[in-house]
Amino acid sequence: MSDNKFTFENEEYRRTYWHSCSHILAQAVKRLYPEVKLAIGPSIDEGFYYDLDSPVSFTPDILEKIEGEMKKICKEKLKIERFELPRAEALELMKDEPYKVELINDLPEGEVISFYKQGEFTDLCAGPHLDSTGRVKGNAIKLTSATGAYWRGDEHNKMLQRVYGIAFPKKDQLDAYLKEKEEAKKRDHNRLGRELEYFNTVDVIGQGLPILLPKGARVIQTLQRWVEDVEQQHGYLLTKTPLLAKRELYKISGHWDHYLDGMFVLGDPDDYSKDCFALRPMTCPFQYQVYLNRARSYRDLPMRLGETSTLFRNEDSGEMHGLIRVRQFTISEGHLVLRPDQLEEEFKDCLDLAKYCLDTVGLLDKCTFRFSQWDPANPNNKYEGTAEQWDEAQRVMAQILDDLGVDYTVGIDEAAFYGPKLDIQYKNVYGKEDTLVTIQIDMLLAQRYGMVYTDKDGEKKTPYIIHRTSLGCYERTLAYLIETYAGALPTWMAPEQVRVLPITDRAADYAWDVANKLKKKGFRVEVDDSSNTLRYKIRGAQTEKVPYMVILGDKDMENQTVSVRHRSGEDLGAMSYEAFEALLKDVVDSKAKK
RNA sequence: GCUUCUGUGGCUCAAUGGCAGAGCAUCUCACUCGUAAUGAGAAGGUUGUCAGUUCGAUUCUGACCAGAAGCUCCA
Repeated sequence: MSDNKFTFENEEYRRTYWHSCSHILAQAVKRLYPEVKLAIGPSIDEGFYYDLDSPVSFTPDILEKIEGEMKKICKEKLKIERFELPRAEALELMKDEPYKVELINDLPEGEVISFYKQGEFTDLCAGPHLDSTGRVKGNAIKLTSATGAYWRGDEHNKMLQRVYGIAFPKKDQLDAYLKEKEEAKKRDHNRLGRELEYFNTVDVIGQGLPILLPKGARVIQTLQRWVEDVEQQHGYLLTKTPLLAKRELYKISGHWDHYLDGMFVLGDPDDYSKDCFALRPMTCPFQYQVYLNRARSYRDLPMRLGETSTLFRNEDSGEMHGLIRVRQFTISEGHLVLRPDQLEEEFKDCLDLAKYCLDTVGLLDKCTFRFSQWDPANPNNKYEGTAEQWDEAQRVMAQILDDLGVDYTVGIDEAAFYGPKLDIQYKNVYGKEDTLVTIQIDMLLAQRYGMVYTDKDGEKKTPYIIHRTSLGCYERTLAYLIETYAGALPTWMAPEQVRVLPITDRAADYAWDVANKLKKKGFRVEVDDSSNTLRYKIRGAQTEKVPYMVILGDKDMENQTVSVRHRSGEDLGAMSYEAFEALLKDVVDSKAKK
């Protein structure tokens, strides 16, 4: 959402406006359904919500009714007044609102307990707020959805109903916002990717197990080959390790204790009289076996191992989302085994590599960086290692990030169980953020695996490990590429780069000649020799986002030329076959966004 | 896993407690064409699955499966 779409340029004002909207929402609900209990109602980045404990479920009809009541409240121009109460009186005032009582009881001793009152409605709230409900433009409010949300964000608590809304000072701004949201949905990879036949899902295969159709598979293959080559240039050694292992391996790694629920287990995990296997949810312990193949010297380090690695994670059923969150995926995985003195330089190269990959595919501009740390307050069952080890790992990582000038936010309790991470984050068309690429420092696991090297001084020492990816999971990356380019992928990675369109049957043989010559050069080419009109053929190629169309008629045959058109609508005119092939090669080699 | 919603041909959508319909796509024939929908015809369905209610269920009920948004989770 660009800033100029908001008239309230000032974020604080915008937040206040939306916060007051959430109170108006609660007031409207209370008027219509007095039995509803109130939880919390803040502003968010785009709009506001209120969490409600309600016996009725908020269907679209009911949301409309509530919107109507909100309009009335705005028209009533109710004065919004703040007041404070001592704890006992505050509890008395809110005695019919159990969630508010809980909030008050959790406020520390001596904290000011403030309320905001508008007309007959009073809410426990720290504020701030507008001075009157009349400040809010009633017909520029839209309640966008009603969903579930756990009380206090804890899945062990009751699930409340959350009503989301958005509001603007002017009706046309609301309309523009809603229209923009509609447009964004048209780029949704989960819709576009199916429409364009990149992937599909099938009931009998199961949730989170997408089928990559020929086009999607081709894009991913192109990316994988390229990433493997780039990694080779960065000194990575390619490995191919098994997709499953006995439970004993995961016991060493700690995954059996930390991650059993997330694994697909083959066999009875509790029956030790028989082998029990599990599909791998990560590559680490497998790739470590490469290091452990023989005794290592300090001269072997850094050892950079890369693998195009397929992983399996038994995500909860509600977590799957298109290609972004799946149960089986393939990642550009890698582990670096290092001496401590090599940490900074190698970390820097990992970051450079990731940035290079993301920039080349065109995603870097919209990425943000998150320094994911452990939570010292979290009980020890989530994280391995001591506080000293964590402090050290995070200190080193912070130092490196600062030295590299990385602009990052800090994510507490976002670390891996074995170490802090630099996560490179990306937002989908709905604004939901996921990790695209991660680089992690691990000072713990090498010891668990007995990984050592003999140093110059003859001493056996424990190396550091960096876990990293250069382009993330290919499925997720493909999803973001589809959304970013609205399906029109850059030519070098497009599944179909050229479509040859003969206008008449007389040109069909010539068309196949041209197509076959291009195919032999490694370009991805299709021929549309259907009996449709040229206009129709072009429309087909454009809706399928094919970068180049080669149009062949009698004239082209006679002159041995090809008439070329780009999907953008640009007409490149007639040229020799050789000229077109050279043009295509240039575009693909340069990996230009065109 | 939780809340709410959804499931009718490959896709987009109608309809109904009593014979399931259209457009696009597909196939056949005709057309051989220069920039966003050429004409005619054909084929395509156990209405997600399994139970229940009913004389009769695609429609009502339940369970399951799958899809969507959000929550929670995400080594």
